[in-house]
Amino acid sequence: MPESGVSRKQAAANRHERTRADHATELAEDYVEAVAEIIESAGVCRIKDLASRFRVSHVTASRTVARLQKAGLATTEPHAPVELTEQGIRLARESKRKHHIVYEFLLALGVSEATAASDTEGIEHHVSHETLKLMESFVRKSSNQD
Amino acid sequence: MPESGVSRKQAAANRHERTRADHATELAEDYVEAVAEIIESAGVCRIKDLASRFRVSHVTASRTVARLQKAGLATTEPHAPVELTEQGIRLARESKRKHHIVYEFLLALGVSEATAASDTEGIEHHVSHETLKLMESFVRKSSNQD
DNA sequence: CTTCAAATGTAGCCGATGCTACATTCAACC
DNA sequence: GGTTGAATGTAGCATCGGCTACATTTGAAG
Repeated sequence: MPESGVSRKQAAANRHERTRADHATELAEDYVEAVAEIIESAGVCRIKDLASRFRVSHVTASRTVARLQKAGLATTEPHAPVELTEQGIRLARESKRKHHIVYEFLLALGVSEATAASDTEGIEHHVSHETLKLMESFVRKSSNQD
Repeated sequence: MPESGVSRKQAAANRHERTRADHATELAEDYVEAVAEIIESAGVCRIKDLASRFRVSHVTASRTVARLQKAGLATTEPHAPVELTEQGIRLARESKRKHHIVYEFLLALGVSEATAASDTEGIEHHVSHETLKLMESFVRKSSNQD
């Protein structure tokens, strides 16, 4: 059965392609989420805030923000604070929601808070809509049982 | 409470550091797992097999194998098949086990096979030992309930 | 043994994400 | 209004993971 063999291979390759595509966007998601949170808590978001948040040099933070701007997610001018575009705000909101669901799901599974926080960072960008919905209902069910 | 603020920040930064570290090793894990599977099913593993598996050019596959070799996970000589070192075999075994647990866990959660396969590729490298164990027992519990 | 196609290697390009070292700008204080 | 330190910007380097184009090796078929 050569045809089914080929399509299985194809499917496997596509999965890897999606993983690669996810990588391209996950830093952006982390950054817009961080920008939104920092603005909310501190009023403005500066390069140094992002640099310390992600434990990178200010150069790296600055260049990442430039990429966000290029992608239409953020706006900034030299020496001015970082702001989000409408699109950036929307992405930040989605990211935050996803992040929260994954975190609550891990807690409901029985994972400790520290591990849940750590695992969530890695996992959140790779969870499909389908899986996210199931995680949500799992959390709902577990909290009803309490 | 400046101190607790600092330590929360620190913890957040550490999570991001782990995510970055995971990225550095996940391709390696995918590759050794693929090499092991290809050797098992085809006898030998060639660059072209890896290239088609991951949907990348043979150049990319070749260079990744070179990195595996540098990391002590694989051995290869020009124009010869790729083989795994002891360490590579161990990593492949671990990766496969992890992959399998995450996949079965998603199925037990109710995720469709196609989505589970896709999500597993992204998630597996970010799951801690603690979470993995909980996933395992969740699968066990669900299968008992059938 | 030659020839030819497939597999692999090599050269050189790109972008993302890290860094250090040095230059510049800004804001706040005297 | 000048000085000064913190925040940013700029230059230049490294590695990873993609690529195309071209060169070489190998193995099998004639």
